[in-house]
Amino acid sequence: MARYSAGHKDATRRRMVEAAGPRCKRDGIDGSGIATLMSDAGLTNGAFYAHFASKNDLIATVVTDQLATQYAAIGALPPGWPALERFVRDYLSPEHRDDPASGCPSAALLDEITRCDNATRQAYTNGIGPIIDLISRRLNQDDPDLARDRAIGMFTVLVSTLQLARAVTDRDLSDRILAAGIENAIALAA
Amino acid sequence: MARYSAGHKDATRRRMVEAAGPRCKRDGIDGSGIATLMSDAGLTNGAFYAHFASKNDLIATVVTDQLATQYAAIGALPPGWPALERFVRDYLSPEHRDDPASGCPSAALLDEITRCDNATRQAYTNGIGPIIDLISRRLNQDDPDLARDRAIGMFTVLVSTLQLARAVTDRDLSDRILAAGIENAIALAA
DNA sequence: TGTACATCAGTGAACGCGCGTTCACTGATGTAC
DNA sequence: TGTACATCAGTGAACGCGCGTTCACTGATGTAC
Repeated sequence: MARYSAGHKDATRRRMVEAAGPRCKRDGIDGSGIATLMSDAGLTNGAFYAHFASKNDLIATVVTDQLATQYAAIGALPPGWPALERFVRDYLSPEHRDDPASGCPSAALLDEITRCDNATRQAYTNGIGPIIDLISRRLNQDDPDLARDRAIGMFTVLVSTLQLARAVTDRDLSDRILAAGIENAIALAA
Repeated sequence: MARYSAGHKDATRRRMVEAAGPRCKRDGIDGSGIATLMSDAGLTNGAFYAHFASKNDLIATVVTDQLATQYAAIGALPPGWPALERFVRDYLSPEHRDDPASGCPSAALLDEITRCDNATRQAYTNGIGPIIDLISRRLNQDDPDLARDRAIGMFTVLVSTLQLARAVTDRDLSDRILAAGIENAIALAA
């Protein structure tokens, strides 16, 4: 037994991943440097490579972790449509729009992920499928293919509506975009 | 009169903007350096600041230009629903997915724009409104507010479906996402 | 029990590199006289 | 008409800086004997 307890290194690694999620969602992947990410986890830059092979390696892990967290949150919703509708309204709330750091990883990072290496895109692929399935199963559709299409539709409306609401400088316009997104997500679910 | 003809500098500036659009859409804004952007325009890095006050200044101009181009393309569609449906199918085609450089600026850059300075976000705001209006007017809706909501819905489905199709590593899944996006965009238009 | 050693997560300085930006200079032209 | 000068878009080297990554070292601990 060394100086550190059995789970110490694992705990540090998890701390790095959990600190990196919000930072990347706030500042972007390119905008989040190793020194900052380590400082967020209460460490210095030199310790990074004891935990991850590269920045890309961390990013892939962060994407996996972020999507797993979102999967768990959606999975924990009470059954039935009202809970899903509430989820839609929370997702497209001004609070979520104004706080990307603790929000949806897809809304914050999807087109940056598009330009990431294969491991990160694979992590995204592996994480997003179950989320789509989860939404799909909540829609009262007899046809499972249609349910899946509609689940993808709801998800894409949510993600891009939030991106759009974040991009525009006009607060009133942004609010109207959020309201439209709620109507559209509900329309697709019906 | 100096060495250069009257429109020479304007032409160079336009060349910079038109070369920067595809580069940024391919490599991201952060991923496109001044030296590369100038080389794309057939110039060297030193000439940059004779044309723009900063990289941010160029980016804001590029966003304006890209959205104006998209506005013109949608505006040039023949009237009626069939042309809009064709637009949706082209937008969510494998060709568009596989060629971000010459594609939709929102799909390529929307969440990076979210983290840009105010001038760029203002440029985006100014450019996207007329595009939404254009789509809105093409929808056969009596209620203009509903038409606008649905136009936003179509736009967000298009953008995020393309982002999602680009992010996943599984080609078959990507194709299914595109197909679902077409169904969803049409469903929202109806 | 006391001491020398092995372990290893974490430190902090340094590496080469590309970034956005600056600036002294070039060179082809039109203008002045 | 010929020559010296002003103009100015563009060149290319250099600036300080932060990036991802490397590495010799630290220091607190458990182990060996």
